[in-house]
Amino acid sequence: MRIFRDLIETGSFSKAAELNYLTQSAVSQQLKHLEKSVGRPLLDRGSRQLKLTSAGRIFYRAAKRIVAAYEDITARIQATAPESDQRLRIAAIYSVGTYVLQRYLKDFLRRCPEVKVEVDYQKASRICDDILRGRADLSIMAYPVHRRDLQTIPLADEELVLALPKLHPLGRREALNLADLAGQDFIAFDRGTPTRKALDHILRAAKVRPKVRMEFDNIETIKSAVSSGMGVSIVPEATVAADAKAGSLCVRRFADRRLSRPLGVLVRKSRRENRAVRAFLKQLDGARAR
Amino acid sequence: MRIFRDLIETGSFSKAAELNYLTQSAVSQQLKHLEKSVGRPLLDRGSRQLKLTSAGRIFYRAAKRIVAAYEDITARIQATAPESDQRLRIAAIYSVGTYVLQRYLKDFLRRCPEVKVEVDYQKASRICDDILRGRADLSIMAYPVHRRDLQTIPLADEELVLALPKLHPLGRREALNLADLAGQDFIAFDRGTPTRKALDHILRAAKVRPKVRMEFDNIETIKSAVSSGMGVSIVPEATVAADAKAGSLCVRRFADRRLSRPLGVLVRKSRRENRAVRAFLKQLDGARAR
DNA sequence: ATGCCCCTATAAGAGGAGCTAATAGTTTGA
DNA sequence: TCAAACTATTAGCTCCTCTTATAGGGGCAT
Repeated sequence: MRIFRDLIETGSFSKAAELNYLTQSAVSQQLKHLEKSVGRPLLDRGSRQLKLTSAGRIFYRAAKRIVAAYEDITARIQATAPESDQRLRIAAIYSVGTYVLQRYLKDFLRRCPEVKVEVDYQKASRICDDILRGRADLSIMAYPVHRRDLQTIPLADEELVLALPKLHPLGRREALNLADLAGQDFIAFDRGTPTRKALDHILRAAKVRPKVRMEFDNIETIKSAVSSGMGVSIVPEATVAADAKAGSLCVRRFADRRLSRPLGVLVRKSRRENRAVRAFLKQLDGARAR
Repeated sequence: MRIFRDLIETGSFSKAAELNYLTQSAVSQQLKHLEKSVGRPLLDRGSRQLKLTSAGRIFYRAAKRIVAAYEDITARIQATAPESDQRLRIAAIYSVGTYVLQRYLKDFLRRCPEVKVEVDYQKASRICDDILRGRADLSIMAYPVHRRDLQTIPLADEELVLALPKLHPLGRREALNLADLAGQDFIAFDRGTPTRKALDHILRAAKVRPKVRMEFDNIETIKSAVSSGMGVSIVPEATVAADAKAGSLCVRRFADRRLSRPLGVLVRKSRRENRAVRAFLKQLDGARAR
């Protein structure tokens, strides 16, 4: 039902898929099942853009109400939890949680040492759900989606840099261009992760084709693959700063192109935040201003 | 959510399971998952009878509303279907649909030839769902459940008889008692079908243990297994009346015990029936009076 | 036209959710 | 004190729902 609602509101299978961290194929199949289960077509296939049938209109209205009610439950239950005032529950993807987030948290805990912080590492798709359903107060993530029921606060632009094995030939070059990646052995994020999709897009647009040798969903695994010479990779700068300093990796920027990924904070829109959450958000806002 | 609602309203895992045509185990697991997904316990396990926690109370209220809304959608959509006034959609289990139902339908169609009748054969569990969600107008089934959101109209008691292969020794006996089944090769309904459960209950209470050789969910398969001498079975009388006459099976009643199963009609309680449905229900009511 | 890029639909396969069956442990009632 | 009824737990299986890959259609540039 949530998928159907998003499908109608975005007017596009692919966008609805993106909002729910699914493939377009999944959305297409879901709609098919839905129509079978309801027993009548919900969408007019004839025309160019999506058009609801009369049955679809009824279903859409109901779906909207039901989804909203559904997502509200756990949130409301969480709100009645004891000692919830001192709790800050953050959902984060791994690469952000262990590096960027730690900086903010350290500051925050110095100021508010009484707050109990819980960080949950999840896939991007779960994070959205956790926040909508009140299992987490907020999330810091890369490529945050824009949903009507979630507030997205842009936080920073995280630089993406080229990570090379220590003695890689490219490391000796004066200026590195994006095109130099062509034909290189490449260690990539898993297909389906937002960062991977964005990078694929950029490389395809630039008609640069590295040879993707391995794919991992974990930044640590990527780093160790690079440092053991399996190939090069493009990773968030913060995740390799320490390794560059220690000399276990060679880190370079591209001369012709600045790569970055947007970081943002995700919060429920209909929020009744506790003090801890408000304080943390305020600090983030301050950090952003600087 | 429906399971949880039923669980609370019946106050029993097993009863909630029965209402949804599941095993008690499934209900137990569902609750566990639900509590995990909500993040807090919903039920007080300490005490004897079920008691909601404070989180459980909130969840129950919401679940009730959401389930009701959910089940209402398809029903409302169906109501707007064109030419729905001339349609009578019946969901039936196989053994009732092909025998008992045919009789009623023949009469009905003679009187209302303009009505388009659609009969869908389903498992009992799907039937309930079909009616709740308006994919079927009514159902005739054995052992109809009693749900608050469904109306159950008792229709008849269908005699259950012993079906024997043509030359089976038991067929020559004067009077047959239930106890004579002890040790006999038995062809049974599938575990999980209501009729099977009822028969198991009766046999266990009488401490009679036939040897269950085969289990089928289809009455036709059971009949052909019996007629080819694989064993004996207990089946609805109507399903073997023709075979008894043709001599392909031997049909006997028990001298010491009348076995039967209740047939009933299931209709949505909040019904806005069309003319066809009303007419059919009226005829059934008449048949019952006779 | 031709190619390209966007879209949606479909097929095939992998993985996980949710079921049953079996069984253990607990409580109730004769 | 035993039998019956209840809930919890485990293992195994099935079906559902995802992803990947691919086909086919429409709009827009070259």
